Amino acid sequence: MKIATWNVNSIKARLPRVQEWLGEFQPDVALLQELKCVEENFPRMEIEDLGYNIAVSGQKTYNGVAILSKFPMEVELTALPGDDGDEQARYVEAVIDCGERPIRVSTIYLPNGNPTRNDDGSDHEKFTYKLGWMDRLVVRAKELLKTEEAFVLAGDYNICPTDFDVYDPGRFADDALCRPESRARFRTLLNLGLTEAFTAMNPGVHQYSYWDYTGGAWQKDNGLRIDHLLLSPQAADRLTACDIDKTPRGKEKPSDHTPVWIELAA
DNA sequence: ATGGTCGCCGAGCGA
Repeated sequence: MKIATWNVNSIKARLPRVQEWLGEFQPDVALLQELKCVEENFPRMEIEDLGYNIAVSGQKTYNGVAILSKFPMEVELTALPGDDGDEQARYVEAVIDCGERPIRVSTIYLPNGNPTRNDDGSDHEKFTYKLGWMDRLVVRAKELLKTEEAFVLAGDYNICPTDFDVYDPGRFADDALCRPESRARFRTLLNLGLTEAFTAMNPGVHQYSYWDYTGGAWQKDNGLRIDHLLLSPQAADRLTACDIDKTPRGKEKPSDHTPVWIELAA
């Protein structure tokens, strides 16, 4: 069972890349972020033709997330609970009916959070929105852990867990992706008992999942590791592999992110 | 070098 996450940076602009990746890599479940389109404009036919069921939370211009599944699925949530006034499309949760042991998955587009400060030095609303969103994700993770079922919370977390995950830590010290407040909340998720798959399966390995479009960042490997898969204990028990697939980032008209995937034992 | 690049949509914002 292969589950992959990929921030595609516009499903419309990226459709050829996504189609070829789905065809070649053949994930059972693909969790997509930054669709940048409303649900009606999602290229449903083109993806269904490749054998996928689709669940979308869309938004005009910004955000937007989807779950693609070769197995039937039941959508559980199309927004992260905890703030009824939050209109941003950043979360979908579904249960994948993949046989005897179903698995719950969430596609996550965690807020970027920059800029962190206002001119007067106080916290910017974009940063406090990020931290509040992470607090809500902690609440959801706690609820799901009570079920003692296998689940995977995966997506663009917009968090570099440690300085090891940043090509130039000094330059990003005050960035929302690296701020202590952001990292503390990410550690809170792990301290609940969730396993971050890449580090668990590749200890000490330097690998990024995102490279800025500017300044030849890709060619210089000036990257960040901000796309993660977090597994419940019951999912982690089935984890057999995790890797970052750099191939799509090197193609024509790429996303600035590249897919990260896991393999779970049946 | 006070820049650079994308994608949204058709100016400037978000990343």
